[in-house]
Parts: sequence; structure tokens; C-alpha cells
Amino acid sequence: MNYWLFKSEPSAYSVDDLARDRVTAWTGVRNYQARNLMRDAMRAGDRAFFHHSSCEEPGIAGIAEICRPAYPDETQFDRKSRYYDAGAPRDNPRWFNVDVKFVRKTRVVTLAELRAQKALKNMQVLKRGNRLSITPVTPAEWACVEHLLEKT
DNA sequence: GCCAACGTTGGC
DNA sequence: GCCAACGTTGGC
Repeated sequence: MNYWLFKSEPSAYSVDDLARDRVTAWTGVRNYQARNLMRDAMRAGDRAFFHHSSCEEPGIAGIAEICRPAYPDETQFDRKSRYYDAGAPRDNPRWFNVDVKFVRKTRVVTLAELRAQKALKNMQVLKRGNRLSITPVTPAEWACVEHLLEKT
């Protein structure tokens, strides 16, 4: 099993939205690195931190599970979508998405709190200039954050 | 609102 | 294939 971190702006889609929907298609990713992670490395059953970005309190806010491996992202074919891609015909899709399922909400673990952990000093989401919306998390990092979540 | 960092685009 | 210009991300 692999571990991941998914960033989302809560004004666009929050952990509460996922709690309501239970399952959602993680469409709209238009970055090749993030796409490759979804398409090539994610498996059903993988777990992910749901991270809120560009908001009042950026940080980890919940846990989700990959419940369907990658398949072509419908929004790339939809002329009316902001994610439409004229260079991606149906017979040669460029963008993929997985489905994620709600596991639970957590207290918000802020970036400052994450940065204070020595065990997380190499965590990709904390690296300077990181803009990738999907990043891998190591088992050790996952365990460290889970431990943090048990505290208040 | 600022600005550093990064990905993409396009001229050459 | 290089690289400057540009647009976007996202923390602060």
C-alpha cells in the first residue's frame, strides 16, 4: 500500500465536501508529474492525507482512500469545462483521475506543526516552492502524522 | 497583496 | 534544443 497527500483549496473542494459526497472523482489535475503519480503509481486501497491549501489555516484536514485506480478524466473532453483540453481527443486521452473515498476528518495539522517534526523534514509538501498537488508520503511520514493526529 | 518558485510556451 | 517571458501556485 502506498501513501499520498492530496492538496485542495477548500473553497473549491473541502474535506467537508468529501464527507458529504463520500466518493469523488479527482478530476482537473493538469500537471504531468501529478498525473503520472495517479496513473502509474496509485492503487485501490492506497491512503491519502486530504490537505487544505490557499486558505486561512493550510494543513492536513482529513484522510481519504483511493477506491478506483486511474481512468481518463472526463473533463478534458468537455468543451464547457475549465479543464477542457483541445489537444486530448477521446481516442488519445492525456489526463487521468482516480476516485477517492472519504475515510475521516481530522483536526487540522498546520504546516507549522508539520515543520516542527524532525521526522518530516524531507516531506515533499513542506519543501520550498512545492506546487505539486499530489505528492507521495513515505510510511514513516504517514506514521508520524498519524501519531500527531492522536494528540490534541 | 507580495513575491519566490516552478511549469509551460514559443521565438529563434 | 535553448532560454526568456509569462502565468500560476500558494505561503505568509
